[in-house]
Amino acid sequence: MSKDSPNADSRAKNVTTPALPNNARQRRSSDQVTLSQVAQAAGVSPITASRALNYPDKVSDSARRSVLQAVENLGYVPNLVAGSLASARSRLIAVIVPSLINSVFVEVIKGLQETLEAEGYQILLGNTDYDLDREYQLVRTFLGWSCSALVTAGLRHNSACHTLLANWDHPIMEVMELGQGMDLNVGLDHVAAGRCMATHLIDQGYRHIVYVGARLAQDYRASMRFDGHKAVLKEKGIDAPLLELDTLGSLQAGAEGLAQVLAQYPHTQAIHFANDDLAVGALLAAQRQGLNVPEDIAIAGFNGLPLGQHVTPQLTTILSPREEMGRLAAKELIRRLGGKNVYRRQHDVGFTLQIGGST
Amino acid sequence: MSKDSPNADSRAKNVTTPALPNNARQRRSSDQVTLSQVAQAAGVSPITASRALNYPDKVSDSARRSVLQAVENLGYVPNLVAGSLASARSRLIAVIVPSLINSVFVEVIKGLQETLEAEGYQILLGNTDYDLDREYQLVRTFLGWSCSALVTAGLRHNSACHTLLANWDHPIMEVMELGQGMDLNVGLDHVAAGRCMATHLIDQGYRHIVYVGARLAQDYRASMRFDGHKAVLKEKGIDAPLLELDTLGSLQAGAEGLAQVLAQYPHTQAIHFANDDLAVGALLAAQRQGLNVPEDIAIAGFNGLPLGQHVTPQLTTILSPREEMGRLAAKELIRRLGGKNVYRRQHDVGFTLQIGGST
DNA sequence: CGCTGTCATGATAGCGCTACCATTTGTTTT
DNA sequence: AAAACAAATGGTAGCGCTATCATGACAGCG
Repeated sequence: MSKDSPNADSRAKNVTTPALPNNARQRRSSDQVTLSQVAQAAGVSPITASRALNYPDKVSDSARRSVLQAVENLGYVPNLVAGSLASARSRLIAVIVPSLINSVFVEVIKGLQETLEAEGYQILLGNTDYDLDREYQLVRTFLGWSCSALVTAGLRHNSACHTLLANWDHPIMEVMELGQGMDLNVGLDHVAAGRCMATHLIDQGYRHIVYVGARLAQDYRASMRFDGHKAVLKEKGIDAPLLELDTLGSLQAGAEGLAQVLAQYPHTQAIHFANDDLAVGALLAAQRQGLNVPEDIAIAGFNGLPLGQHVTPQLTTILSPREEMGRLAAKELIRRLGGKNVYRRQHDVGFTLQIGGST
Repeated sequence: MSKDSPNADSRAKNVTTPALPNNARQRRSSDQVTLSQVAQAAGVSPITASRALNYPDKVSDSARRSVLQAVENLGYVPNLVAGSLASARSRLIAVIVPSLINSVFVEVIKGLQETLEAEGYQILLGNTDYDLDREYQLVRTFLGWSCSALVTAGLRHNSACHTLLANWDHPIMEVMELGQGMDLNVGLDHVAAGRCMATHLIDQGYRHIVYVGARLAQDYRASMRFDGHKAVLKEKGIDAPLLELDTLGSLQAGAEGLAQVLAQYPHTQAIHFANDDLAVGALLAAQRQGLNVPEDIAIAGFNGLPLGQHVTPQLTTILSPREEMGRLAAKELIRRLGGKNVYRRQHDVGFTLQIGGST
């Protein structure tokens, strides 16, 4: 709007040394209410106003009241960027996930978010699309925001990312899978989950079992489950064929997976899908084709999505506590950020075999 | 780690005036590589280093090369907080949604995210849990981060929030519903969507139609659809009963909704559900009870989730372009942030009636 | 009555970066 | 050849806040 007449100075005595500080530099105005203005209105110093807002019990009642009143009157909105720069703390938590399509990650985010937001932290969200180089870029950016902590899905990172994180002195939380991480870790044992389901299928009497996954190079946790699955079958002397789909996991992909399995392995008795989306897609497709589940073909999934519990027959699956994982990760981070000791760096959230009518 | 011997100064001549600037103030060290160090290593001034990174074509090739080399060698990570404070720009986009459980919002976020991240923007995510006061708090926080723009779901805000946003001079994007917003708006007409489905149901010959929604005071867009639905039925002289569930929309809630409708309105021929989760839950529950869909009871939903397209019979629903909505919103924001004119502030993404076998 | 300790407050000096202007150098114009 | 201009670079001064230290006021203590 109106920038107060800049001639006020130019009319002043001409100075020979141009470096003198009395030339009126134009600066972005930003006409925003600042803490100093609040302090002035409240009749205290800026630093007291700052304390009144950030450490309310470090100032007297009267000072606190008049500052809060001034904040109200002036409509002051704290500049968190300036505050973060000055204090080198930001109350931002970086959250990096490989996908937002897969509802699994969204549920983890949900758990994180509800717990962190209650403590006044904000989530800075990044999506790698299963690309570790992209992850590195995101980490770099997020470190630049001096995040208070970083949450990332998985234990695998590229070497640049690893170096960057190793030298970072804030909490790092790796979620989803269990293992030796960089710092904190909350997850479950995917190999064991694969073993668990394979064991169940064998117990049910199935011998011709195909594992179907989608993009296993990316979704390496699904391939860890396959490892567990394969190990069990091998112990029993059973062959463990793998069918890898090139599309991302979805109901549609599950239907295609079923078709391919039936074409390539006609004797198949059971299909162990890498996740529930695929499994339900296959189950519904099987029914559309007039196949009986589990008599003609048994189907198992992974995750325990609500969807699988509502189809008939109910889907046999492994329930992973996703929101719980997010909540626990958030709690551990908060504990750490509060300066508390961590008793355990690794937390196994476990999983539950949920036997439905589909196997 | 090692803070260079602080006695260097204390050994110096004792000064009588303690306010002299040569007393060695301890300051947080933060031992991080700064742009000045990069500049020094590259043999240029800090400001040139800054330009080399932010406006590469404003510096000479040689300067740019040596700066980039120094960045690489020193492992420099730009401090975005400092940069944002100095420039009053942040490349952060605040995104506020009412829920993360409802996959609809997640898909919008997905669309926003993929488009914004490609342009170098980061998403700051907030969840209101359908609470407008919470929305106000989040907006306040996000303004404090000097976000480049703000995206929020819906056109309704409390008055404090409205005031805050009205005085904010950055783009504001309201998504999901169409209407007179504060600034930019991308959405669809929910009343029209409700009309559309009601018309379809009547065309199919149904006369006893119940609308079932969950928490309509919160999910007011669902109640706008009911308004459209009711208007159509009223025009035909048909009664339009409403059943409101107290739980959030889910497959489980849909099953309960079906039970309640059958109990309260035994003559019901068709149920118009507020969303697909409810509708599919009801559809699957009906089948478990041996009811035929649509002969015994017709079922319709809203959203066009993949799920509804994979059940048998296929769910009649209204397809809303959710990711598309996010992408379009992001594109419009980017256009605006790039200083381009906006031709239209309102964008109708429309909807599609998808007729399945369930009606 | 001085000494020490706590409490509330303030003065000062940055946090690391970029906007603003000024300067230098090289290139074009008349 | 002087003037006019553009391109590249640098000096300075903040952005708005908070960490650090200093100070004054007042209580408790021997």
